[in-house]
Amino acid sequence: MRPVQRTSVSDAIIAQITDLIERNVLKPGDRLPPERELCKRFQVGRSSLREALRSLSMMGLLEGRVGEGTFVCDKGQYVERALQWGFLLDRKKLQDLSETRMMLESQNAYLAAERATPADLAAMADALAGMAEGLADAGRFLASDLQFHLLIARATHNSILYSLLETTRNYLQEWIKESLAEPSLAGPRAELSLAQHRQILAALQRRDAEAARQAMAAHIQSSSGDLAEKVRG
Amino acid sequence: MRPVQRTSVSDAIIAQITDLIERNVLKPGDRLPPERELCKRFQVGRSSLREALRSLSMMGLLEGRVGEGTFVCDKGQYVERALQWGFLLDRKKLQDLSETRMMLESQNAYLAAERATPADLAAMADALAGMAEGLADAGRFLASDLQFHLLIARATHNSILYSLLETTRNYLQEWIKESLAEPSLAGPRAELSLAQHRQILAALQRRDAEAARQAMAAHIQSSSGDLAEKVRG
DNA sequence: AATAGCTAATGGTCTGACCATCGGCAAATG
DNA sequence: CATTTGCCGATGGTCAGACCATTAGCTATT
Repeated sequence: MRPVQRTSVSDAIIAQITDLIERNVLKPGDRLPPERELCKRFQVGRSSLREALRSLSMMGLLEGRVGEGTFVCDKGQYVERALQWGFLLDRKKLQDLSETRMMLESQNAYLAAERATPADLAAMADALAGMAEGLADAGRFLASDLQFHLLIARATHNSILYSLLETTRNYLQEWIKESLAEPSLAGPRAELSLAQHRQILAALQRRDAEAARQAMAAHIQSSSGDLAEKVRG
Repeated sequence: MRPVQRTSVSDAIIAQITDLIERNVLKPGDRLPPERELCKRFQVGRSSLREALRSLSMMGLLEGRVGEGTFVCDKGQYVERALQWGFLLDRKKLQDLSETRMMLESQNAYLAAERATPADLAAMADALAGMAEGLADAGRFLASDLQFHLLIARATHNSILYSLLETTRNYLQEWIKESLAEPSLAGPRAELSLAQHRQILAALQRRDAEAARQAMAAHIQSSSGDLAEKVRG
């Protein structure tokens, strides 16, 4: 004899819905039937159904919008979301996070140098052009900057690394914005940043992984200098 | 003007409870008050409370037992939850995760070489001794192996990097176990693994960061060779 | 002393209701 | 005719109460 399997109603619903999403029957952006109809279909109470939907929302699979319905999320893949939980508990370590970001970015540059497709490189060049055009427009400059870094992460063709960088960036973005918002150094720093980005892209284009890593490390170190001060202060 | 903050009741409860666990007011193994009393304390309905508790259970922070109560999980239960979702890992994700782990481990070795305290190094030596003694005992060998890697991550004194490695290891542990369980190669591979660990520790002890990184990279690459095959097959 | 049975407590589930919000439609307005 | 305004239904979010299954602990019987 062995312990009988106790299957809760919510878990069963979660299993069914995740299965549907996994088999692509439910595609990202799709709208689920209303809760009250799902209750009838699953033959369960609304509490159990809602507990399941809530858990799926917490995992980043679904998103509920009042008055509209429940939708399948495209972002927040399972693993990535789970990795977030990992350091959700002991965050408030901005220094550690900053260091982790630097490590991620430089290593991403290394991998991207080996794997970037021509399309990846072209997109980076576009982002670089956007930065150049946005020298006078801080908002556009920052947006292009961010996009450039995300494109490098994407060029690694490693979804885990991409989402990790995305997550760390999200956590740090507020501080990055503040540190770049100081008007006194905005002009010169933007010029420097642009030059560093050009170096990185050049290294990627000639497939020099080690140079790409070092260029990225130098860039992050210089651009996050006062970020580190802010954190320590 | 900016969008007004919309905070759901469940999310507020989740935030409060996670905060309590974070501040160690609620320790692993502790029992929460009954749901009906929590409703009175939080001044919320039982549905909302249960949705919050369900989400926390799904994250592996809480565990509900019928007739007994709701308890705070230790982090060991977290692994179990993670493995429950292991089937969601497709082959590509597994490859990506493996690569991410390799990058984390080697970079951790680099940082640990610069930052490890004498106590850190002593603990690693202990773990290494445990591996040597466990050459005939696969379970003990693996446990000491895992501990060695976690000690390196701890020696970086970067909580984020430690959590990331811990999480990736948890996800990969199942596959690692399988790949090491094949009896035919168990003996020779364990010997090789032990030798590689000794190299890593030696590099750490003489503060040679670059050597530590390369030794770790070589170790992971060789030890995860058939893991990669398993994934591809 | 050991066991069977009872009782209260607790998580799990169901039901029905009410509220806030959103989308769309029709009437009123210029 | 174009625009705005107000209304209405649909929907997710929340609440309250009830019942069920399981568990622990106590009690009385053997």
